[in-house]
Amino acid sequence: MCASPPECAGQILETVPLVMLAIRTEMRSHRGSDLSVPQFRVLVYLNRYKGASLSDIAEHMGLTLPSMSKMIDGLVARRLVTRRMAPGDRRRVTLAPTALGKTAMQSAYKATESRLAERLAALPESERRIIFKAMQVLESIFVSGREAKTAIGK
Amino acid sequence: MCASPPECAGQILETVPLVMLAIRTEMRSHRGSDLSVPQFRVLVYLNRYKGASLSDIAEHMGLTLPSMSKMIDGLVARRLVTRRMAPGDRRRVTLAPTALGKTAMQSAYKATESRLAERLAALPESERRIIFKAMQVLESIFVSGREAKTAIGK
DNA sequence: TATTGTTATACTCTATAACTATA
DNA sequence: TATAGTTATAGAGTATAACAATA
Repeated sequence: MCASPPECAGQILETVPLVMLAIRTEMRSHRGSDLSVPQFRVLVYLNRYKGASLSDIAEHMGLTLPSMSKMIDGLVARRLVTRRMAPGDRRRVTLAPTALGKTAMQSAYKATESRLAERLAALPESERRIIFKAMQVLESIFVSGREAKTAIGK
Repeated sequence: MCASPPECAGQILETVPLVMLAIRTEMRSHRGSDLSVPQFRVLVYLNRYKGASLSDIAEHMGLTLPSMSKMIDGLVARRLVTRRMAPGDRRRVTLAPTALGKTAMQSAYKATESRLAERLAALPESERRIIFKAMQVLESIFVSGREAKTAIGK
């Protein structure tokens, strides 16, 4: 009953795609604000970090600039995000969620959270605490980009 | 410091996509057996459940039959999977990994596992145990399809 | 008629390469 | 010359709708 790094990695490799599938399914099946997980994550980020540039969000998401640019195209076309020239540096772009984007994000968040919560409610509190703690630890070692810098700055 | 179902769900929603990104990046950057995460999961499943049909694997992956059919097309084209008519029911299809498919899967698994293990090695054993346990619990509540039936059969 | 799978079509996600505009 | 972003192109992942073959 040990948990060596490789054993732990193997268990993560088995479980995380399963949970990810559930998240994707819930998020996409939510009629009214049908967002993909990447779209949702972009909106959350832009809501948290005002005035983010394309490079900022691309780094956060772990995507290339062209991929990110195209994703933003879609969000702009759906009126969920605005894209403006940055004051002071005309190469840069300033991204922000619209009011519609914020409500879509919140709606998707609540719906997905509550679906996941239903499953978690079947567990004893002790096991939920283990999951909660595990997620915090995982976040700390898998985080990248702006959050990491922000955390250092705290 | 409680962990209500919604709080726990929120933390999962924040962390799991991050870990998934790391897994995808490691898996895809592994030259020699460049597999996507879905492709990898299909190979693992077919290796575990001999003689699986398209419906079996589609249910396991949480995908529609057309999506699965197309994914298998790609794996067959790359000589990683064989697709034969099932004996006894000519509508069904019997899928199996080729020798090449098995080595690609094992190679991708080892490479990804060891990259994740590197990150996990930075943690104290106690935290790895929490992660390990959390993954087991999550797997139990997010599992679906054939594994669930198998587990019941145990 | 119900089940298993494929084909047609379309949209999102993602990448690399080549390009434009600004600094 | 270096940086920020876009356009062009391509392939994988996913879905729905329509279809074919078998049971």
